[in-house]
Amino acid sequence: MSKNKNTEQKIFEAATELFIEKGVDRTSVRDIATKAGINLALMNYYFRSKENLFDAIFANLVKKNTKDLIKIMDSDLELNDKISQYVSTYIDILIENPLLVSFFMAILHRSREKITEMDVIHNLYGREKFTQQILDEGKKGTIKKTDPSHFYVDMISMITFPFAIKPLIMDKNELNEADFMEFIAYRKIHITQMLKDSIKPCP
Amino acid sequence: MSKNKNTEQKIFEAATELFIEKGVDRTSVRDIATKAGINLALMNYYFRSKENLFDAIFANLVKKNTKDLIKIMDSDLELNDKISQYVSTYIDILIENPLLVSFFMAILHRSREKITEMDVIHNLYGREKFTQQILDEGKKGTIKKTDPSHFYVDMISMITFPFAIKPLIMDKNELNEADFMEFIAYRKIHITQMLKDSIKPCP
DNA sequence: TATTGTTTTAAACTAAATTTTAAACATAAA
DNA sequence: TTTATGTTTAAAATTTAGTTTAAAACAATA
Repeated sequence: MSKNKNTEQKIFEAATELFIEKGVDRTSVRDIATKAGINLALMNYYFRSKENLFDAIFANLVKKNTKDLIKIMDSDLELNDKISQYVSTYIDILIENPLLVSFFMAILHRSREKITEMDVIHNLYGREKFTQQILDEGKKGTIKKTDPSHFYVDMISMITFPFAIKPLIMDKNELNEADFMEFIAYRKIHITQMLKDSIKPCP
Repeated sequence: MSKNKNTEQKIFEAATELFIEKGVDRTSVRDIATKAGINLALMNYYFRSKENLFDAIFANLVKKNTKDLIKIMDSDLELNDKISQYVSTYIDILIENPLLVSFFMAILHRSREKITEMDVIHNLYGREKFTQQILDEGKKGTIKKTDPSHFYVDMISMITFPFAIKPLIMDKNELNEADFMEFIAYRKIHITQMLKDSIKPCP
């Protein structure tokens, strides 16, 4: 019962890193066992199969990385502040783990079915309260009448997509790692500005 | 010499469809052979290996799907028209083949190295003439001073990303295939508007 | 018709991955 | 101490996938 949690955790963590770095299908159970420093069969003892292990890991990644964002979306913040905080926090999360978007996109292609089954959607996409806020303020006239679903898509597109095409951006603009981080840092201001401008009430 | 091109083509087309639909690593050579209605060994006869076949297919997909976009970017169109046409044409291409973005993202995760080696970048991302145009007009004051690399990223993010998360959008908003197409059609206008607004000269 | 080159087929080979089984080990409860 | 339970290891079985081989079928032409 002492080493139990330990080994399970070691497998979980090793697999998480490898899946994100190399992709699920290009990571073998042997890779995982080696990296975790455990015997091959232990993966099967703790998780029933590779696919099962992956499900657990994926669910955990979603939960872990959306927690703060959900809190912001569901908060009582004023709309403008909510947008600023959301953009900034989301980008910070992705700076911490730059492969996350790319990995997530790959999974979305690998197993579309799974994702709609899981509660991923409700974590990642279109929180009720935020949607209401946009509709309400549109009615009141404090912002332009705006379709929340498009606003949401605009927002996460501009935040996340650059991470997915990071190698292209770096290569094209001849950026090193530090330059790219600067590029991303600038986007915090840039995206926030653009989003706010897009809903400014008509003159 | 008669059936030659035929078989090669059949393999190429079957593999293209399967790769896009299921992903490269989840498509076996046997799948390809079955779908193409040919013998297993023929894949190796015509293309030397699976990876080789994939390289050919990927290069072809990039070339085929960026041709029209490059033409627009390198044209003498006035900036505003160029943006409209680019957005509209790009979205039309993706409507034709909605899995393309998702597939491309998966490849970008699967084999980052390959993509920077190939000339993909120069096709897909940041054409010289367009960049110059933004800089020039910024100087002249016909548009706000704008960083072309960010403008470019904004543009392709908002155009392509929704296709990558298509299952999420459909599920969350309870859209069927037709609804989604309507959603996308609206984005043509919406994105164009947003981009133009973002570079409008300051009042 | 004989020769040559190309295309196709079926079967075999190789390597590697996943999964299963059973035995060894350790710990703690009876 | 013995028994039971959970954990770990080692080895073997099974499955899957990519590639190769060798021979047959076919087509063209000399």
